[in-house]
Amino acid sequence: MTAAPPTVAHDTRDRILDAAERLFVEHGFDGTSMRMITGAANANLAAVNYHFGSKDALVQAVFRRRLTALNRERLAELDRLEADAGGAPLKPSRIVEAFFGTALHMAADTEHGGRTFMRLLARTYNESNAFVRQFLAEEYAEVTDRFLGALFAALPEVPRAEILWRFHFMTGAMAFAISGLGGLYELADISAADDNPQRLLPRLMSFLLGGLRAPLPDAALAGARN
Amino acid sequence: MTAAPPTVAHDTRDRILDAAERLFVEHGFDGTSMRMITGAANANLAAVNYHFGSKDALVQAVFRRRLTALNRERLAELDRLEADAGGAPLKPSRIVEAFFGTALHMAADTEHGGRTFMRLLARTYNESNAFVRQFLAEEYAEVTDRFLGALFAALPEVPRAEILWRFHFMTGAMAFAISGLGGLYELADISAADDNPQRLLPRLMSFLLGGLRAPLPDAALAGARN
DNA sequence: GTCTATAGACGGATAGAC
DNA sequence: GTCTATCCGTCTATAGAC
Repeated sequence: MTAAPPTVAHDTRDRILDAAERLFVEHGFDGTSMRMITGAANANLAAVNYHFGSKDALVQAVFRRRLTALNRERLAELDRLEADAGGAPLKPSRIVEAFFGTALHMAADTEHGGRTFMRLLARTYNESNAFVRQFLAEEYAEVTDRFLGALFAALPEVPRAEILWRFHFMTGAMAFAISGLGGLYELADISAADDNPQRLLPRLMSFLLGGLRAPLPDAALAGARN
Repeated sequence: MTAAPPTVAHDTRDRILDAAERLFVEHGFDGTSMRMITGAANANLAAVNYHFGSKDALVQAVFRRRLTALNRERLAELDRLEADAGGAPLKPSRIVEAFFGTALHMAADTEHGGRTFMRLLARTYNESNAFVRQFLAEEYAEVTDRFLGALFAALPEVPRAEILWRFHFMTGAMAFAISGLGGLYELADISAADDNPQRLLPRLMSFLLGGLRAPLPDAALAGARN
C-alpha cells in the first residue's frame, strides 16, 4: 500500500533514511527496530550508529531532512504575501493556503517520498514521545508564531483564543486529510471513496475556510477580552 | 499534567486498566511496558497475564471498557433524533452533535477517567498498529455506517464523497480538540490560550458546522455523480 | 489471587577486524 | 565505510510456590 521511493538511493545514509521514514509510518518509532530498518535498507546493523550516532538521532534526521525545507517554504510564502500586501492585513484564506497548501502539496508528491513523510508527520502530531515533541516544538516555533501572528492581524475582531483553537482544529483536519480515508472506514459500506489526490487540496481548503469563517460560539462573544 | 482518577480503584483489574489507560496516552502502546503498568497500579507483574491473558488483550480491554458505551450512546442519540423526526431527514447539525458532542462530553469528564480515555482514543486514531486498527475498525463499523448514512440522507444534494471526506476532516479536528493545545504551541508566544473545557464544545461545534456547510469545491460540483 | 524466579526472544549499542 | 560478533539491558510470558 505504501509506495517506496521508485529509485533506490545509492547512498547508504539515504537508504537508511528512506527505510526508516517508511517503517516509522507503519509501526511507529518504538515499533520499528534498527534491525528492521537496516534490513529494509540493505545496510548493516552497525550502519545506523555509524552514520547517525543513535536511533534517536536517526529519528531527528528523518524529520529534519524534509521538515526544514517545508517550513522554509511556508515562511517564504508568507513573506511574499506580506510583501504584496504592503502593510495591509492579509486575506485569511491566503494565510491558510500558505500554511496548509504547502503541506498538502508535499503530501501529494509520491515520487520523492514527500507523501510518506507527511503521513509520518501527521501521525507524529498526536504522539507525545518526550523528545520528539520537544524537537518538533522547536522546529515549529517560528512558523506557528508567524502564521498565528498573521491571522491575529488579519482578523482583529476575533478573539485570539478563538483563532488559536481554530488553527488547532484546522491542523487536525489536515493531519487526517493526509492520513487518508483508510482505517476506520474500511469496514463501513463505502463505495463513494474517491481519494483522488488532485481533489484533496480544494476539498480540504473549502472545509478549513468554512470552519475558520464560521460564526463565533456565544461564549466567545460574551467573554471576549482581546 | 495528566490527572489520575481521584479515587483509586479497589479491584486489581480496574487499577491495571486505569494505569494502562493513562500510560498508553503518555508513551504509546509499544512505549509502555507491563512493568510500568503493574508498577503504577501497585500490582504484581504477573497480574496482567492472570487477568487479561496478554498485553494485546489488555489493550483491547482498555478500549472496550469505554468505547462500547460511547458508541452505544451515540447510536441511542441517533435513534432518538430519527424517532423525533418521524421519517423526515435530520438536521445535519443535530447529527454532528450526536456524534462529536457525545465524544467531547466524555472527554470533559475528568472525574471518571473519561478525559484520559478520549485522549488515548484521539492519539490512537492516527496509529496504524495492525491489530489495534483492525479492532477499532470493527468497533466503529456500525456507528460510522449509521452516521454517514444519516448525513447522506440529510444532504442529498451533496456528493457522498464530499460528505465522507468532511466527516473525516471533522474527526481530525475533534481528535486535536481532545488532545488539547499542548505540544506544538508550547514555545510559541501564546498567552491567549484559554483551555476552559466548558467552552471547547461550542468552539468545536461551530467550527465543524462551518466546515460541513462550506461551499463545495469546484471539482466536486463538476464531477458529481451521486 | 498473588507472588518470585526465570525462561527465551529481542532491543540498542559497540569493539575491533577488514 | 562495512562487517561480524557480542555485551548487556529490557521485554513478554509462564511455571510453580504460597
